[in-house]
Amino acid sequence: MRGDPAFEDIKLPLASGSRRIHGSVARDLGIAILAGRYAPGDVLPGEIEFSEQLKVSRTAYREAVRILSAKGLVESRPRTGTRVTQRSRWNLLDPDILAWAFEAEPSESFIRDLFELRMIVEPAAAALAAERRSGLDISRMGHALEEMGRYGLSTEIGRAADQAFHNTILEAARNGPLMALSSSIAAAVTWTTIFKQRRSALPRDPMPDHRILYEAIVAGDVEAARTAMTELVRLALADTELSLKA
Amino acid sequence: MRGDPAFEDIKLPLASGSRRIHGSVARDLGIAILAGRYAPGDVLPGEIEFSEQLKVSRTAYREAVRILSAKGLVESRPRTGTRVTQRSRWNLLDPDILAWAFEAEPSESFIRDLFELRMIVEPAAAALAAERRSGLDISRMGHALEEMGRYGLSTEIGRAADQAFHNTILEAARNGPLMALSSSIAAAVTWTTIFKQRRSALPRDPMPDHRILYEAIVAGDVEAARTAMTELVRLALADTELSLKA
DNA sequence: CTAAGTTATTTGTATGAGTAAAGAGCTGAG
DNA sequence: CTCAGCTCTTTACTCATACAAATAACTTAG
Repeated sequence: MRGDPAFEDIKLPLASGSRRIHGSVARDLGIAILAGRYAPGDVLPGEIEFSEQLKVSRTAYREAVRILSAKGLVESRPRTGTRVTQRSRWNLLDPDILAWAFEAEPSESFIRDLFELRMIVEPAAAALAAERRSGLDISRMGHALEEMGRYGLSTEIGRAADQAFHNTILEAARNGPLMALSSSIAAAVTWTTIFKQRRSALPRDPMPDHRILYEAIVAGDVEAARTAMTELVRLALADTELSLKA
Repeated sequence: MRGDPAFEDIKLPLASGSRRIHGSVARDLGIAILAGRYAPGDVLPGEIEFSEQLKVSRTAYREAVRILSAKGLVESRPRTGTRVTQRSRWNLLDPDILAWAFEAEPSESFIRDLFELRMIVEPAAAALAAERRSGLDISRMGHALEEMGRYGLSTEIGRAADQAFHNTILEAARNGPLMALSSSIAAAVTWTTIFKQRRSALPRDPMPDHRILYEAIVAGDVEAARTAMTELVRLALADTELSLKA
């Protein structure tokens, strides 16, 4: 894939994120857990031993474990040590966890589950947005759409515009928790998009569907917005499935 | 605080969980942030000064900050210090954050947003459950329903059965991320239930609606399950609004 | 006035010593 | 033999201290 002009400029969204040690260790361990290298119930090596293995201080290692623990991946107690918790207790919608999951080659069923959730949430969000959008929302969406059309999804700018478009819809829905949820998923979707692009050229022009959605929200047509977004997610799923089989 | 009679019999769902210092500090600061005592953009005092104020070591304080940072509440950088992030970056669906939010007297609009989200997600989850439930799911739900009827929602056992009932529905939907989402919300709902009970006796018998939902899922009737759950959430919202005004 | 370099402040990392919790195993009474 | 209660030992937890790295603000050369 080297030199393929379509990917050269991809900046991994929140990839290695913090260059701080505790952040990197948390990320590495998080990926390892999500990849199944440490299974639920497994006990990690003791603090001293493990931090020496990782060539970091106990301080940094412990802070990393606190991060993982805050996301529900592990649980530490004196005497028992630090063990990986049951999958049902993981905060699967945490943005970091989603990012780590996609770094760890997510299972097909996990991707399917995410799309199922998108299919539930995003059309409803679009419907709310159609009801509540302000003039500012509309102008932002319009601008994003224009940039998206001009640069296409194969460029960094185009993808940023796409995200801005969807983000504005969420903001227009005026619901904090809903926004937190969808933007977590959106981050994951970005990853699937990158996946798609890795395997095959983008198989479809996404602009017409985006425009239909935009018009519906501008018109304040709740049901049209809902169906338009449904269609958008459906197509995204179809594309993703295609590229997963490729 | 041991022995405060107001709290003695309430088992805080996953409340102060760890009595470890870093956990308590994270919880206290988290509540303070969600209550608005530290606003987005505010810079916390320096590590040394603040940890002295709180009478804990810098180590413990830093681990607390890592927890908050993992949940998106704060962000630390050398030289600039640790500052509260914009609300849009908070992981509002994190179970701890929801619990803290309800400890901090949540705004009415926040509760409304949560119910709006429930209204979107839970009927869909019930529909999926009707499609995918196994015999084991059905027998679990039946058992929970029976206990719920026997003990009522005013007892600890009854509330546990209620949670088990809803939890089984989620499991039956066979979707990890959806389950993570809904069980986060469920925790919050528990808090609102406690709120309700504090202010007024439960104003309605919840059993008939639960039974309708149960029957729909047993029958595998997707649409009936969806509408039954919609009704259940709608009633819960009505009850909550009533008690908020009381 | 601009740009490059310097400084000072704050978080980040490291290390070692000591504390507290919690399961394992032992002990003794029944 | 069984089991309650105690001791023991392992492990994470807390603390104090020192030093490193990063970066915003300042300073100075051009």
